[in-house]
Amino acid sequence: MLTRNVLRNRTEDLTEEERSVLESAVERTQTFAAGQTVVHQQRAVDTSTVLVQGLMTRHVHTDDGRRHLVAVQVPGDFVDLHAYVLKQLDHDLGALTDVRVALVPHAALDAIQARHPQLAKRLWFLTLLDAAMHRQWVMRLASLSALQRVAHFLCEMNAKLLAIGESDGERFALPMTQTDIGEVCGLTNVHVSRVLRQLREMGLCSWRAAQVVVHDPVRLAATGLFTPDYLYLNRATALRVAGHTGEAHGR
Amino acid sequence: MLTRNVLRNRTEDLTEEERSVLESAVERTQTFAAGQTVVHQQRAVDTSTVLVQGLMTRHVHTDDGRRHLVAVQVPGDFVDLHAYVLKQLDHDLGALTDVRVALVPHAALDAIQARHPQLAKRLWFLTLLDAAMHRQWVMRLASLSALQRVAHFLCEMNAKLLAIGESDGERFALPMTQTDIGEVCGLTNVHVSRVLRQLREMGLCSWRAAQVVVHDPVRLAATGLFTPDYLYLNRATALRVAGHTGEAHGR
DNA sequence: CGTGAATTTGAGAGCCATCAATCTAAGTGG
DNA sequence: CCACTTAGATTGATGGCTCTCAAATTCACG
Repeated sequence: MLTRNVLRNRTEDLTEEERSVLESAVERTQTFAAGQTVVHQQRAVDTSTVLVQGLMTRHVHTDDGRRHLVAVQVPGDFVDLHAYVLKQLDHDLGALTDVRVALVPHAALDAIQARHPQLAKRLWFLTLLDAAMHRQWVMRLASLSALQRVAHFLCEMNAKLLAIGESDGERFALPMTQTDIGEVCGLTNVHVSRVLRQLREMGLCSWRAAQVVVHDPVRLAATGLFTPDYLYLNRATALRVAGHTGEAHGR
Repeated sequence: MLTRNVLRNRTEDLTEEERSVLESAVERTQTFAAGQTVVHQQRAVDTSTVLVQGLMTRHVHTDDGRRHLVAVQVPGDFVDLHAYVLKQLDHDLGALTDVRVALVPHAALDAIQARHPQLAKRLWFLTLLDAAMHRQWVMRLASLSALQRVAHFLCEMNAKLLAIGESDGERFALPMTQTDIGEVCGLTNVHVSRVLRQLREMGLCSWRAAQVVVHDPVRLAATGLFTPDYLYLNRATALRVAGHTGEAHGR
């Protein structure tokens, strides 16, 4: 099922009927190779994209040619749903790995908007999750040190992948280069390398062959000042994340 | 009319009927004094807030007590509309000046969602504008220098205030302290002071008594790598902003 | 005119960028 | 199977941007 991971383990799940409506809104699927740009900024679009498999980036370019990521998308993310409403993107969509996506024509979304207000509200929710993550990224860049930023990002990816069953809470695949991490955290690849070494030497986590192993989830979260509230996970999943971040008894 | 500035001068305006539906969704108005916290993070909410007059902040707290802004709201902004969908806020809402707000119960929004799908989509649009601005803030923090960040922020406020008729493109009120600016740009108040002096000495803009005067809009925008696309202004307003940023002939 | 908040200025330190070289790993072709 | 290539990771040295701490000054306001 292509939309299996959409809203999976968030505060409120889709009903079976809603999920089947969404599933039938998919027109077709498509694959892209790692490194390809899937949608270009400013291109008028009439279709939105659900990420089915692989990782994607949303990134902007500065005038001097540098790139910066504003989001890393995982399977189940409706990566450019906001383009349905905004009519154009203010950033690029890229494939971080080989990816498989499901394409949903905006006409089908119009029908949902007109006939399934509750589902439409769930889609709205999806785009607001994005916004909540953006806010956390703003906080991360504005108030955290390099070490904290990287720790925070790793915790975030761990939690998001946990929600879709692609992390067990202590080990997950993260096929990004250190330059990519730098573009997430506003750091150079050189400094990312130093920070990762420091995290390793602190016994918090290690990173080899695109595999992250979190040795001390609690201290890693504490280092990155990470709390998963902004991901709006359901209770059970939040507790699983919290169990790995030392907040099992809080809230 | 309380909702006069909502979506004013954005790409697609509200129809008269839509605006009157929205207007009648307002339950009552309320005022807050400068410095007050209007809504606390994590508080469950059943009402959303349209800013009618004054400026508000959306800010998060870090564990060590520091504060950081994730948005500055101007009249016409539906400042916590996302709480209608998310059910709780992941940040605080504060009054930067004395403010007047209109309160819209979520029950009224439910009715709009169910019976006015087009208006619901326009509300969705509003929350996506927020997200687009968040992305720009991420870019600003990650890739710009202190000087560029402040210049970018000033251009953004100028454009937003222009859209609601509170700036003429070269002069506008900005009742924030330099500490506030620092919390927007991820800088200390000390460094903000130095940057403002530099902008003044470069002849780009000056800042006295909470009044910003932009002496050279084109170079200020160039300095901050500012382009107003992400504000999704309508053509006429975009041209007015562009006329002040040297892009009148582009696009 | 006094008081506190906000701004300005200075000196020193630290974090991270930059530049550059080395090293590793994975692929490619002979 | 090995030289060659290339992308990515690592390490070192240096410098600059911004923070921190501290004091002086200006401003807003009662």
